[in-house]
Amino acid sequence: MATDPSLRPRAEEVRSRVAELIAEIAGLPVAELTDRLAALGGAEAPRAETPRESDTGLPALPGAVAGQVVLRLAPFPSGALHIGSGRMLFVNQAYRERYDGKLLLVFDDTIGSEEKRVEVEFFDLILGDLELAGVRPDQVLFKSDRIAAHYPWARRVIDRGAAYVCRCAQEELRDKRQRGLACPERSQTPEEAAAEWERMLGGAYAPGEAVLRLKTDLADPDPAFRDRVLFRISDLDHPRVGHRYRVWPLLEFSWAVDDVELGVTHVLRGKDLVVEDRMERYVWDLLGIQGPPFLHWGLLRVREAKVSKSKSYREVKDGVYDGWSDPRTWSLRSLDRRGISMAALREFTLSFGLSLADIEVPAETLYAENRQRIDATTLRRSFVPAPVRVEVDGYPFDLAEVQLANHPDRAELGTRAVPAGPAFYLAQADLAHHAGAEVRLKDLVNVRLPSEVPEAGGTIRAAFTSRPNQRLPRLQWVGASGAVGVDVLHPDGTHAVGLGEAALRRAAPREILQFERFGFVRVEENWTAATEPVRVVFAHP
RNA sequence: GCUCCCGUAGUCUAGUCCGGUCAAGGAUUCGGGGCCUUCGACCCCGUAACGCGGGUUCGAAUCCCGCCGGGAGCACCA
Repeated sequence: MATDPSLRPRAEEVRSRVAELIAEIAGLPVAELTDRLAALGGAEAPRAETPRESDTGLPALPGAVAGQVVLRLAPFPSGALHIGSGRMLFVNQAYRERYDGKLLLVFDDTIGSEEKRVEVEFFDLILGDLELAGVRPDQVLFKSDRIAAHYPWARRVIDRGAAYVCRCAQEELRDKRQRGLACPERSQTPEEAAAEWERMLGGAYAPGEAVLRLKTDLADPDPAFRDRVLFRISDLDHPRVGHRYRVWPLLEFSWAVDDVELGVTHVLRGKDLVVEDRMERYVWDLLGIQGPPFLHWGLLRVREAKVSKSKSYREVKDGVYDGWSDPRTWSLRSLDRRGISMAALREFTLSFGLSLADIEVPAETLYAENRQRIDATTLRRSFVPAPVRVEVDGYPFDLAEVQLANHPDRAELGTRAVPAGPAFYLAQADLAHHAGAEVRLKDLVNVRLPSEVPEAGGTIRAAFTSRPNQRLPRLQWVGASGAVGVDVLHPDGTHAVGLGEAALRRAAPREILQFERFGFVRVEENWTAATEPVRVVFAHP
């Protein structure tokens, strides 16, 4: 009916006829269907298997030509990239790959403010984050190197009669803007404005005394858009360029300039920056420039991660957090520390597409993605939190040591020798839960537990019952011989201590392991083999 | 308050531009079952959604209007 209008008036008839046919077809055997389909010249219907590859979810970039796309990342250097701000990395990187484009890293280090200061240590920190995420920019630029290039643009706007030097006090400016009133300076001729601008550049004004403002419609429904400030004066010491400049562009104008000067073809950024689109476009329209299109995405929050950049900043500075890789920051590097791969994080992030909706996702979705990637290659080890020593009466002599598989499904990962009974450590919680019952020590033997269970650190006696595997509750154990202390750092910053099997002494720093019935962990990078406790970070169940 | 944006299962998302192939696909979670000596993996099965109300149309998740709900922004910060 979509293609043949003559059928439309007979829609009911068509509908019932289609229903009949469907009923008929549904009753036919598959072989018959295949034959008939072939007779009609139809292709064999392949089972639609949606590829798991991510980028397919992203829309095409408007007007993008492979090999000619230029994108840019513009982080403000005020802290490590976290799970939310990492989105810009992966989205830009995905498009760059898709179009074989260029990616510029442009540090947005204009002078900032007293509250929002540029700090030099963050340049390297962010560079490190990019490296970790597998994003290698084609070029690294600093806004602070490009300030002088912005001045001619100011003149172009001024010469169009579209900007003026305003000397209102900040409060006054804000108040007038709110009420849609003009400042006296707004009527400056281009010549007067240019002269004032030169005075401003020449140092005639102190910080706060004068700004360059764009002329927009003072009746604009969005008060924030009315005569926005383009340049202001600041005496703050910049960590890279010191006091070389006093007149600094504000973000929107600086991008109106640089998106054009750097040849950026598509601007991909978070939707917190949508008003900036409007400003950039306004400037471009004014100068008759066709600027790049903008694409945005909404806020991404991970439910478990209460990411406050300023809080992280404070806690890291004050030493409350263990640096920027503290799991509580949910920074990229903290996820890496936990054993969550950047590939998983990328997949996770890109799965949200470019939706403008603000979303909150449970971390479990990320964990599932990561688990899929690491499960097959991760060695299994035994760990017991809050252990109680269990002496087993009647334990078989020949089972002082057993060979256990490193992975239940993958023999190629080998086995390891594990010291076993007659003395073990078991988790206090497990024992309490099964007090008085017969249980199976996983992969080993069956024992009967006493009905009284002490606190962690205590000792009890249990009785050997039999060897064959039975349908009994399975408990994780660590042989007392060779047991090694283990310290697990959890994502909330707390530590769990317990004992692990002897093989953990030979663990490699950064190795990812699965503590059976406990979860995936990663050995700390700075843990030295053979020191105790073995220090690991919890990834996820 | 003003400006902009967004409403598809518990969660996230595809589909919306350009109405029919959508009795709505995928992921994750949850429930049931199977299997392996993990609470992990894998396999099978299942629950579950177009915010509400009108309109246009033979036909609406898709177009129009209204409402309701949610979010973000509103700096001489970025």
